[in-house]
Amino acid sequence: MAKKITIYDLAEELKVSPGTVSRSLNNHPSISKKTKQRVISKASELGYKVNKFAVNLSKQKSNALGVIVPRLNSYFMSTVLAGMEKVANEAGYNLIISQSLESMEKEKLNTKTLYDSGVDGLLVSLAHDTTDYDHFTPFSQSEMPLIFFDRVHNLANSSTIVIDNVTAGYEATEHLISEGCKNILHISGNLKRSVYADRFQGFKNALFAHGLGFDNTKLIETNLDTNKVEDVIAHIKNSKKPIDGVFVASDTFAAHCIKELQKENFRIPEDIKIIGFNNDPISELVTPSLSTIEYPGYKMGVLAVQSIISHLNGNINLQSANSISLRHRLIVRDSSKQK
Amino acid sequence: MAKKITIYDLAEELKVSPGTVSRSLNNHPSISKKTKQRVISKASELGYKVNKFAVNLSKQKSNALGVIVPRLNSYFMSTVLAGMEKVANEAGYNLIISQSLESMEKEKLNTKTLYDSGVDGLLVSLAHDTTDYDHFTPFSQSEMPLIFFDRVHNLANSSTIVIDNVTAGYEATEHLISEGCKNILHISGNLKRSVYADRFQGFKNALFAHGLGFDNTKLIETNLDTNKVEDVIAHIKNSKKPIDGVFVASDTFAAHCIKELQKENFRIPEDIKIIGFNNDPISELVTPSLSTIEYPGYKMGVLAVQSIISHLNGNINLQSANSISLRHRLIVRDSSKQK
DNA sequence: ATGAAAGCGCTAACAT
DNA sequence: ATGTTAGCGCTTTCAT
Repeated sequence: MAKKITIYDLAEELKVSPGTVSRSLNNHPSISKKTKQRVISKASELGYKVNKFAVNLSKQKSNALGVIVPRLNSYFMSTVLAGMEKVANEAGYNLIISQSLESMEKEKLNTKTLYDSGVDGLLVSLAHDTTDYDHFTPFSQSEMPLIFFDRVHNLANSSTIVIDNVTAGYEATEHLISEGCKNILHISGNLKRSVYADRFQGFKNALFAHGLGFDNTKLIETNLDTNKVEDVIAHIKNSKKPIDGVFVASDTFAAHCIKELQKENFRIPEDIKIIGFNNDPISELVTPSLSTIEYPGYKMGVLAVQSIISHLNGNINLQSANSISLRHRLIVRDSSKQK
Repeated sequence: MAKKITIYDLAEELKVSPGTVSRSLNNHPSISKKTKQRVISKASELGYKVNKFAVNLSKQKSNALGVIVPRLNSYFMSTVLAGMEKVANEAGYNLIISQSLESMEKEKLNTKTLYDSGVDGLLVSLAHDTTDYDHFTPFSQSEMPLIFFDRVHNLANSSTIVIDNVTAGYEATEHLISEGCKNILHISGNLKRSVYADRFQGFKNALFAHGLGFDNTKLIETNLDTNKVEDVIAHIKNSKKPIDGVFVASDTFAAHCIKELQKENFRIPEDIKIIGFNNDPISELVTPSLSTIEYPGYKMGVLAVQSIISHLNGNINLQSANSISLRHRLIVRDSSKQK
């Protein structure tokens, strides 16, 4: 391939200064239309290509946003990322995406890597086992925007974006109660994460509000891996007082529970009513179709990036609020309907 | 926040040259252990942080790989990306991920953006409607590694990584035939894409091999959006000779077909046997469970990045082959079993 | 083993 | 409207 063309080459060819070339290429107002045109056409003639490395070094800015998620391959997460990418792309930002694989150590490493590589901001959904948050201080200290989404944590100088999981959990539970359930089990993810803790809180609130009371037999905390389904089934089968409703913090896990319960000859919804969480595509494809809470992942991604970019642009407005809460929605399908 | 520490600051503090500092930090062999130690401890004492922008400019290398996919939010794609990220991360590479949203124009833009931003290599799965490939020439010309995966195209100086879709399509079809199907319909994605063209080819080959013959009523080409399911149902209902088998090029679409066919009182598999493609998680959750072809997405991602990185390291070996074909696997479940 | 200095390519403040 | 020039922070060749 031919030698790399720089603005100096263009400047020489055109008998102007490198500064003029730079300004022309960046459409600076103080350059005459004619000069700009000359520069631009010469640039394309010679196959000039900007060197982003130099631009970045000079501006100390990368136009890249870092993203850390627990895993890439979940429906919810990929939907969030799709929304993020769309907005970022339109605004001229690149997305550098990495996964913590639910490990705090990896999350720390990724945070450092992204910080070092000069991203302009960071978007994080926390790993299951993250318990300390010191690895984020470089961001807060250097006033680089930091946004937590979904699996959030309240940290100084950072924003969060979530749905109201307490209310959502409350509504899911109340729905089961309204369909006649008296002994409801909640399958939760790791309670260290506020998304799950909040749903659990909503669950308990609803039980108490309806005089049902809570005890530990009504909660199973798990990592929501499908190989844990059998534990749940065992719990249900061994329950002294028959369980007639299950509120699961994830649709995928709920769908597997339905399948396994059916194998054990439980009828859904007649014997046990089930509601999931997320409105994953599978929820409308399983039989019976799964009631759930809609969790607007795409929108969450969109808002997160809009928020971080408006922050980067120095706009202090709604988008750069300290905390954004999205609307969820109860979706009633067959798995929870009283016959 | 405190002023940024550079190697010059360290050099001054330690009364050595910036070069020595740089070499120490990079563990260059020609620096004494003692000096290295002094530099490193002073660096951490002062909170020194490398400036990747400067490193990149100096080395003309970013340690970043670009990825362009049609959409982020499909199970298959997110699985591929998970595999890619894992390997890239371990090798010290960042992944810059963007989506073409099935538009060639967007794909062109993204390709240019990633090229300009100085990625060290590019991994692409093509958009539905991509018909020309000139936008990739900057990569081939500048000997930057370019790898197509899944939705591939044979281009000079590029590699491809796929499964053998012809054989997979053949096996899926033959399976339906062996279960007694005589009039099989194939639902394909855009035939411009070789993944779909190849599956279709395998479909036809199997029909001919078993004396069933092919005509255009046995093919529906669609974008596989779920809102196209009704067209398929209509086609099946209006078919003169009853259709008794359907080979769908995507599990998600197949799952929706099952659901809708059941609504129309078709019994699956008694009346119509169905096989999908991908081994999406939904395939084992729907009722009846969906037969399918396993498509090793994670492994594909892993191999793609291993391949590109070994190329970047100058290793000419198996990993940097021109074309890698992964093993697929027929998975028989209830949706296609003869009763 | 270490130092000196020339890049890397672009931006932007300042000058004209 | 355009030119000049000093960075931006690090790498690396060439000396010593």
